Amino acid sequence: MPASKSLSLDISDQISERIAKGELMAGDRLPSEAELAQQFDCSRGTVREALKRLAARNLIRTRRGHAGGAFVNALTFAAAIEDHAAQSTLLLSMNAVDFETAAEARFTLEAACADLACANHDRKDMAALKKAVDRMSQPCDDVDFCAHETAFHCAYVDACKNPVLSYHLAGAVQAMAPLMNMITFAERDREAIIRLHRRMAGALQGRSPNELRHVLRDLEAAMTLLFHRARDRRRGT
Amino acid sequence: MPASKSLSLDISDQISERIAKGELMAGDRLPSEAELAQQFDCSRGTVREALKRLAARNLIRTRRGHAGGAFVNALTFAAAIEDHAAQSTLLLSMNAVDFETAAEARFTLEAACADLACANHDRKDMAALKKAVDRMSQPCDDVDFCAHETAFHCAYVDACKNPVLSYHLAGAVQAMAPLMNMITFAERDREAIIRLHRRMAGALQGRSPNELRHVLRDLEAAMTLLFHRARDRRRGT
DNA sequence: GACAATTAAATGTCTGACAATTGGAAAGAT
DNA sequence: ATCTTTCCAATTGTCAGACATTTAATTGTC
Repeated sequence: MPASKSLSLDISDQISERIAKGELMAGDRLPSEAELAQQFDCSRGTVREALKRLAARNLIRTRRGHAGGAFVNALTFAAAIEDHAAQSTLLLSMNAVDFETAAEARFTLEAACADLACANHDRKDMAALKKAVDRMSQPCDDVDFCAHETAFHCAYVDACKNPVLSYHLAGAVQAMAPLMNMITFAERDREAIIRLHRRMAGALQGRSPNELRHVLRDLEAAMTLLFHRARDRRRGT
Repeated sequence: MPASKSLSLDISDQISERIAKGELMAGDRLPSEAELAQQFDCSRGTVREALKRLAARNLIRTRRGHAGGAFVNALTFAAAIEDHAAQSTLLLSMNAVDFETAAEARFTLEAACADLACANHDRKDMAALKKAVDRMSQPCDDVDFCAHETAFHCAYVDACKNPVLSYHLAGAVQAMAPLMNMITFAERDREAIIRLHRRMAGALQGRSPNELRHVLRDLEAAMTLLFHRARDRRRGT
């Protein structure tokens, strides 16, 4: 066994391994910090640092008080999607990924959902799509416009009825938001974008995956064009 | 501003926000723990818990010694892929996702890569694919066989030459490993799987995305069949 | 100039204490 | 007997001060 880099890291690794292996199930309560300190023969502070690391990864939550302690978290899809989206956003921003690359990834992955979405969507999905596109049509600032756009695409992905797919695509879709927020949408730009989204909804309603893929390509082209225009204008001034 | 749940959480949130906003760039050094404790008017222990949280998310690394301290991490694609794969694996295991759902997500996403991979692959990619399939052909245990299979598919995705795509797919591909590890591959099973992978490589070489998608469908069917057989055998005994 | 010893700065850890929170138990009122 | 209130114990959250360990710069020596 190689010497551990630090004690607290060692402890968090041991506990997270036990969670991953299923020895500690969701809802289980870990021993109290004092007990863990005894078990690992270290101070409470060291145990706490280990627990904070696990809490940062959403593996545990802590509750104070009499029947409190550290409890293994359930790791729901909803929470995982949120984390994944945030992490993807950070990754793109810190690596200065250009719009084309991110858009290519996003629309390529969305196109992959065409068949499943057409096959599996139900009334609720169509209602969610309609709601999102309606909001895009209302007067709002660019950030909200992009947020509604993102909601539309998330609803589209969810229509596949595959939570794992939704999880993976959430990162690709939502991480585009900061890049899209650099675009200033003129009135006629919005109209064009909204028209494309209505076409998307129509293709889904008509269960026509080929049309859906076609619209997605057009949408990628339109977005890229708008982005370039915004960038050039910014450079020009 | 609503009252914060805990001081250390507040601190880690503030710092991570500054990193996300770009105020703190990769490589920047944070103030020492003692200085941070002064700034936030709290004890060193509280600051340390906040820093551990950030370290758990790979946002910072710490170095001891004279010119040590906490430094903002670069968040490379390689590191992000590793984290994403681990997180996806955990998500699938903790939610007892069934094989079909995970496989549907994975193969749907892989099919999306067909066009780009065919268009952009180069000699290195083909060499990586050949290497992986050769390893699958060597005698090895089932776990290694699956690992080589995973490596093959990662190389296939990388052939798209889009790092964002590679990042997103890494989770989908690698998270399947534990499920695939439940399969026991008989000799003739391996031969069939290897044949399908050689066909994949061939389709890529011939830059035929349609053939590629076809093989992927066959591969999903084959894997699912093997998984069901393994499961039924386990139930029978 | 090269090498060794010293030193300073920083994280990692320990100890002990107190504050804040929470659930349950005991006590009291009705 | 039941409800309410009070108190208590367990547990996390935080603080303060100390020492150990690591690392790089500095100084001293040859």
